[in-house]
Amino acid sequence: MSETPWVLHVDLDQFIAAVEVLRRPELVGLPVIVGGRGDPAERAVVSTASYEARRYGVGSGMPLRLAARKVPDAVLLPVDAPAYTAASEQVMASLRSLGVVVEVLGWDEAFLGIESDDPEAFARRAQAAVLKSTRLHCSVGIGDNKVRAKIATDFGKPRGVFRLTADNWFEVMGELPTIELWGVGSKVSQRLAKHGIDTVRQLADTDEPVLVGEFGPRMGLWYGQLGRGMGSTVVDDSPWIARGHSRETTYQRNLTTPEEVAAAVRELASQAFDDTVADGRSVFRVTLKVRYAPFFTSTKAKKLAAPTTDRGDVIAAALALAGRLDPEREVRLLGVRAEMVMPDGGDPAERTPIRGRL
DNA sequence: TCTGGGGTCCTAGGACCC
DNA sequence: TCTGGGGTCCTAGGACCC
Repeated sequence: MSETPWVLHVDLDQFIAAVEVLRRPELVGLPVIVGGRGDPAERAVVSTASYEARRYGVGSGMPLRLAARKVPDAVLLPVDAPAYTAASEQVMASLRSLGVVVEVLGWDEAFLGIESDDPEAFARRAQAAVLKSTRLHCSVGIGDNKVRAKIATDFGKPRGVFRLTADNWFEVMGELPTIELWGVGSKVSQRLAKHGIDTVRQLADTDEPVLVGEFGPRMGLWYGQLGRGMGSTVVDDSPWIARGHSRETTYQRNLTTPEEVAAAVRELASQAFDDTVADGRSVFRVTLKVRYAPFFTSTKAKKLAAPTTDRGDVIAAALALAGRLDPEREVRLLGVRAEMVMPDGGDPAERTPIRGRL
């Protein structure tokens, strides 16, 4: 007599802010904002705000300068990535100790594959395990697949548990705007709206040819399934292997001359190369990303090289791309990405696409 | 108010070949 | 003089996520 399989999605509550408050107990109950170097005079954005700060309308991705203006007495803290990595590893270890498959999604998120006839009880056990091990609180979504588990978590926040399945999908999600779906952002929701598709239920009821015509054969079908809450049930704990590494920097002062840009490209390409070498891999493609200053314009360029482990090759490729940037515009952000040959020599494109796994 | 840094995957369209 | 249909590879760019 086997028990029912479930997907659980565990999401830490205000993770980064919570980690900071743990080591500074005097900050409990205060509006805490973590971002950049913690200096609102610099170009930076909010990584995480505590619930006290969110009440003022501060959220992730907001310019730090604006956040500081909205909450004048906020405690501003710099991002301390090593501390969050360490806390994250503790969280994941506590989840693995439950004896289930754990698929890590990021610092503060994981899917669990479980078999249970009382998933709510299991979710509470997971919360207790994380709290005991790390003193951090989390919310848990329960689903009959990954899509529903992931979306369910939002309804459980904070510190709660919520179940979303085929039985209550439309009741819970049907009248919500499509942008509430995981994988639908502002651009796609606007393109859907052009076809009169505003809600999740309308998306689910849309004929496939309409979606395929707008988004192509792969994404079109996928958005249709998303509207019905359909998705993969496979929780995969195999170790994550990066396809590439990138380094990018927003300059406090815009870069104006080709010489400045070239120097910046050299530096970033060198760092991305170091990250690749640290993985024991070779580079087969280099990408240069630029954000020009006057307007929010983003551009990327790519260049193929034979797979290489030579720093000079990678820098030369990046510089060649830099030679094609618009010389009339100021540069405020530059990024260089090195894509890597897989350890077995295979092409990264051959790997299972994440879309197919959702 | 003025938009980080690290990633992943998909699509359109041109070049080229048979 | 104008042109098919199918295939692959590559580049550029877009979109989304945490």
